[in-house]
Amino acid sequence: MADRYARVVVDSRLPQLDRLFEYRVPPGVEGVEPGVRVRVPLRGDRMTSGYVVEVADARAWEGEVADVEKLVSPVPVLRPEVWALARAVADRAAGGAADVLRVAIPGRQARVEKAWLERTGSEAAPLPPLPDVPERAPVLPGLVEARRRIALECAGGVAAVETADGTAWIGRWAIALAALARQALERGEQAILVVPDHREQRQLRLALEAAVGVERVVELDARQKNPERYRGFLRCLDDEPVAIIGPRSAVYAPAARLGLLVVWEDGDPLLAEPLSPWVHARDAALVRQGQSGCALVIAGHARSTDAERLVELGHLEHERVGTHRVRVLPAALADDGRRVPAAAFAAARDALASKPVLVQVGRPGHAPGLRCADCGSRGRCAACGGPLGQRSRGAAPACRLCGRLAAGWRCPSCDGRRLVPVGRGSSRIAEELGRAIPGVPVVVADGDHERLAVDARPRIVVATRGAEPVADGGYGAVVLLDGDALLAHEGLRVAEEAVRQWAGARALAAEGAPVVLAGVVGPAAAALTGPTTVPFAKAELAERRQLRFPPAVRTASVVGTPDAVAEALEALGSADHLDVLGPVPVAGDDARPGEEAHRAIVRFPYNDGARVAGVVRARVLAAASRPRRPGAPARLRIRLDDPEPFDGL
DNA sequence: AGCACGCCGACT
DNA sequence: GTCGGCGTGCTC
Repeated sequence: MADRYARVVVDSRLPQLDRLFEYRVPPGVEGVEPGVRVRVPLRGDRMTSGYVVEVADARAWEGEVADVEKLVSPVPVLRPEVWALARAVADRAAGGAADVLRVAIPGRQARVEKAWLERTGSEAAPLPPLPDVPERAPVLPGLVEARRRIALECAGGVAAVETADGTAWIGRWAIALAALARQALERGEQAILVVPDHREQRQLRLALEAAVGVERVVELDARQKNPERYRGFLRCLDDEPVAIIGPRSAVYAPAARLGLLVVWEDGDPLLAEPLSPWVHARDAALVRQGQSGCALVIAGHARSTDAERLVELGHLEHERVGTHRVRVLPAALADDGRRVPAAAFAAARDALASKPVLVQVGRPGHAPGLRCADCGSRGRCAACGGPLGQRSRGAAPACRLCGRLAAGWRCPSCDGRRLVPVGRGSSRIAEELGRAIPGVPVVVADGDHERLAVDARPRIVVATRGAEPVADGGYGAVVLLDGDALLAHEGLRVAEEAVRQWAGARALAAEGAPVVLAGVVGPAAAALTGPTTVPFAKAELAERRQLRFPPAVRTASVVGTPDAVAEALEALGSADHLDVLGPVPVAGDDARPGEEAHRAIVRFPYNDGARVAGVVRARVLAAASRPRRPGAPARLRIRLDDPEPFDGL
């Protein structure tokens, strides 16, 4: 029989290796098919792992061809559509496809794989039919069938769902999204629903289990250990009509008949991959929708400027579901510097007669800062200069940057020894509220004290932003503190992010409950008091358009040796629609005397994205094959759509 | 990355 | 005459 040849994408971060390599499939190696993992030699006898992308009967490579060393696993974990997606996403981000695949495909677990292979081999139990669900008002009927693409603003509110262990309360958004997922499953298609983190994933899982049945929900939780992740991943390969939920990497789940792709809370920074090439799940979803033609829902309690741009462009249609009547009351801060305005106290006291009350705060711990009791100068870490803080009342002061305890602290300016707290963290606010409203239990929910849900009994729940538990029946009042400090930060997305976080807390209020927004006025406050956040997003976007800031434009940050940066900028050429900020010297890990790094920011319109990505990628490639000292960073690093340079603006 | 190939200075 | 400097190029 004639030889077969496998084209393989190798698992390497090197830009020079970001293409397909051809290998002969030797007679002794069985099971080499598209999608499987293999080990192949690269440069002599050094072995690399990779995925087979295609198999052919004839060779296309003219040079020498090595043999596939062995089959790692017979499971075709890289589906053709996921390969196409990874390639397109990497190209758009000027990065490597292997870097995207590392996020898309979990590590192999031999035991899990064996169990899965045996299960599919033998019984392959058919899925039970979709459960009957109690009549609710239909949510956007026909959305999946019509392959609509929408930006969805979900009104807040909580609702009860029946679970195996009784009744659970979850956000109504989850119930709406689960109903949309069911549309896909009814057509025999899959739905992928991407959420920022496990808190939302839990709510969505409960809603989906009620809407489509436990057997048809597949979780790809990043918090799960690898065996669990791999088990969920393999279930996607079964090609059954299931709903797949997971964190940002779930956007790459191997669904062959994808009917619906949902991104929930697309403004959440957690949806941006923190690894090269730093792709945002929203962007990956847009690429995937373009390739598969599935229905697309970009949803949140608040409209992101990114989603609004797509609406104004006509790529997405605006939709809104649900109604949630709450009273948002802006309240001025008291002159005495207390964080809790009188109006908030009044609302909380009334509500606490029958329901829990949510207090959203900015920072965890007792005191975010400390100062010298004698001279008032700021307490700093003797070792690293970071700010000192206190995690709980009476706790030893510790550096918030490096974590070192500041035992035996002496004030460098006055030799004082006593530190007093500056500002109020969650536990200090909780204490003060507990004293002010005696007899009511107070609980804290923050990064250290995770709490997903609270029951309906009256209590005060002090939570940091994003860590708010869902209350059974909803909160009787919601108090949003520290908004003034939040908005005082300079940053491109500060107001947008504030509105998103407030809207998230507002959504947890019971129907008709008061929501007190303390110490904030202006457009961000108006966004929350109004019936919809869309006008706010529109106004933000208009302003960014005028300033040529993201997401009105795309950006490329170009960092490296001065010559490499200059060459990259020259290769990009000059045009009216391109504008280059810099290059400027940057301090950093790679700053060396006499050889500092430069950075430039290039702003370009979306329709020039493919060209810009291609040009800068070619420059990275050229720079990579030039010599540099061992251990030194690459001569040229590119990051597309990096929000960081604009954070301080 | 890592390693081989390739063309110019000081050495047994 | 040669040993070896590291600039350049390549990995099926």
